[in-house]
Amino acid sequence: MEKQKYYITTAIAYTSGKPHIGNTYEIVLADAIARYKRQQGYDVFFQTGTDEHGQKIELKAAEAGITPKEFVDNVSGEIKGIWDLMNTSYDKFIRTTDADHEKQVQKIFKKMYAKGDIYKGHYEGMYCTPCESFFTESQLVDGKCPDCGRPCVPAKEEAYFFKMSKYADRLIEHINTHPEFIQPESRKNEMMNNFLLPGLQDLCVSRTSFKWGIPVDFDPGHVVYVWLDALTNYITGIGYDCDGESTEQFRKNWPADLHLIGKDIIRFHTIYWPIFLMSLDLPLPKQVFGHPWLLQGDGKMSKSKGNVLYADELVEFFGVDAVRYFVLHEMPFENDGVITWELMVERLNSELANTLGNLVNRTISMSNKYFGGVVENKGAAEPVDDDLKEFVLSIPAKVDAKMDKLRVADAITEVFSLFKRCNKYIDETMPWALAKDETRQDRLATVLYNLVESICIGATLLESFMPETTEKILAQLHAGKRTLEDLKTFGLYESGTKVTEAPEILFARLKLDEVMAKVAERHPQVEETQEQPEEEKENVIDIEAKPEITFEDFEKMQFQVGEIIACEAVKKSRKLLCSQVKIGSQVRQIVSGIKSSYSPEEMVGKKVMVLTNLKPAKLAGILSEGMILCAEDADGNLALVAPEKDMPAGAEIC
RNA sequence: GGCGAGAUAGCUCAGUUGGCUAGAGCACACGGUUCAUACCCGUGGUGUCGAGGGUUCGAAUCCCCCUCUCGCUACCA
Repeated sequence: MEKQKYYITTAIAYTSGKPHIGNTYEIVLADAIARYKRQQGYDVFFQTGTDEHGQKIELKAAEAGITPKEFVDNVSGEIKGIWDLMNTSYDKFIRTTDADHEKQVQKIFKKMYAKGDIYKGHYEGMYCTPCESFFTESQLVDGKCPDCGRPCVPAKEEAYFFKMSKYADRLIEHINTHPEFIQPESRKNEMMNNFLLPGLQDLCVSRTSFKWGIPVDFDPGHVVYVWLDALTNYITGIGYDCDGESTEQFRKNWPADLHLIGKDIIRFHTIYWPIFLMSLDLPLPKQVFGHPWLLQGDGKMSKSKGNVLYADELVEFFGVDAVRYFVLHEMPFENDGVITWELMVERLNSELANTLGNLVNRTISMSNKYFGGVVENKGAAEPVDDDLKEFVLSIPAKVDAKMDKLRVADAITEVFSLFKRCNKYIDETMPWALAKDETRQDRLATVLYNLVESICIGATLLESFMPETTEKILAQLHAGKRTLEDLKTFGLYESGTKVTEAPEILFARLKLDEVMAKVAERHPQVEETQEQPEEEKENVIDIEAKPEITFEDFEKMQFQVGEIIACEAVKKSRKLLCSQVKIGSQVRQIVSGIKSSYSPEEMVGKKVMVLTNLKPAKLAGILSEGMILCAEDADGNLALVAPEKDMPAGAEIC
């Protein structure tokens, strides 16, 4: 019988730095699904890898004083190391710097160009020559440059674009007729309402502003922009060739059964990627699942907050399988999950150590104590046994149903309900009481046999999620490996087998205060930074450089100190504040997008830097006569720029 | 501003097409037990099911309105 294929991918990780536990979650989730599919008998191909091009990497490498290639070699290696540490069973680790990938991307680009789907054009919209900036129609103010107020002319800078609109109708049709295509389903509406139905913009697929990318071979100076490069990994990795020389592996595996990605890149995978595939006349992936994020404490993990958790450190504290268990179990299907040290310890103790570890341990020690380790089914059954068996045998189907819907966390919960049932069975049968009664030895043996058998079934189901633990349990019981098919039968454990004499503790209980003390020792800044987010010395930001300007350009701008005398939130907007700013003897109204960082109350009384000769514009229907200047970090946090000494409102800044 | 999702026990959440005293896990308390990693088993909730109104014999579940939260998106001079 030929096995059915199953092709699963993760997003490829961007090699700009070490991935934190939130990034690591995705590969573990994919691994659990891949392992489960294998256990079900599918011929699984599981691909992951790294996305290694782009300006950010070019800059980081320059900073580090090494070549981009050296930089990505290091980071890609580090990422692969973490994937391996997490015991993930990927079949292929693709890198976008792999020669065959690069070559194929060039061919794909050329083919799309030849087909007319990619065309050479210019940035859409308007160009302001003095400002050397591009704007879309919607950004213009009264048809003029929003920065300097002068007329704009049609775009000039050349770039390659992909004709997204050409395939939009087909994609809408596909999404409507394949409700399972975008998961969770709520994401489908977002894509439809925000992008597809309003009309798709053509996508710029080349760049000239940096070099670290795959060159467009027929037009040097252009490199293929990230999404066409990155997304195609799913087909180049299994041997796609757009000239019809695709490998057997490709023909077998494509289309992918599941693209597992983060919810932040759903748009690229459910709009641009399908359209690229249509352009290549390839079938679309069967499903794209945008998983939620794993958050640390009260917010998204970020280096500047100093609350980043890394997989390798967690593994040091808790072990690989505990970390796998945690990320898989704590992540709901649609909402973001939360990870903290406290939660990790709590779960480890109550689920892994108490429910599971202790169950295995007590079962083995009773077998040793009462029968020298020999587990025998003496057939002394009682009604309560049927209840246990029925329950245990019902679990595989329940796990199956959950996994089918990618409800991995729920599947694990089902497995643990089996272990809990076993603990209850021990209380129901009270083996220690049977042991005291000479006439009940067969009954005692049967009870222990039922327990060992149940644990074997549970351990088998655990394999996708915690493969090492499964192995350890079966080894301690001297039991053989089973298939999911085997789990339909109760009693496959060979009667008369001797279990291990000295059961190893599967998961040691941890004391929260001790763990926290150790954590505090290693991360002394964690508690302090939560109180007052201080500037990190090494925290720098690189932004895209603007073209050089002349002193003449600079002189055109007039900056002055402004004092905020009143401020209120703009009702119709989520981000805008409307301030009355005293500049010299006049008071101006200025609207700014700083609500996320400042409340109206705290704005009042501040002296800030204002660009005063900016052409007034209407924002959310309110007139704004100038611009209050702010510094912005990578997370979008804003800080007003103010004179270092007290200066009168209206003082010129030059 | 547009579109969408949500508001249920101290915490995290389940509640299918409206139907018997609204559930689970964690935490907490008490009881039982001792094979085991001070573990396991059992018992325990007067919860305004966000507020208000409506449909119905009956609504957490359907309709209207309000408040708040979240996601995507636009704006963010």
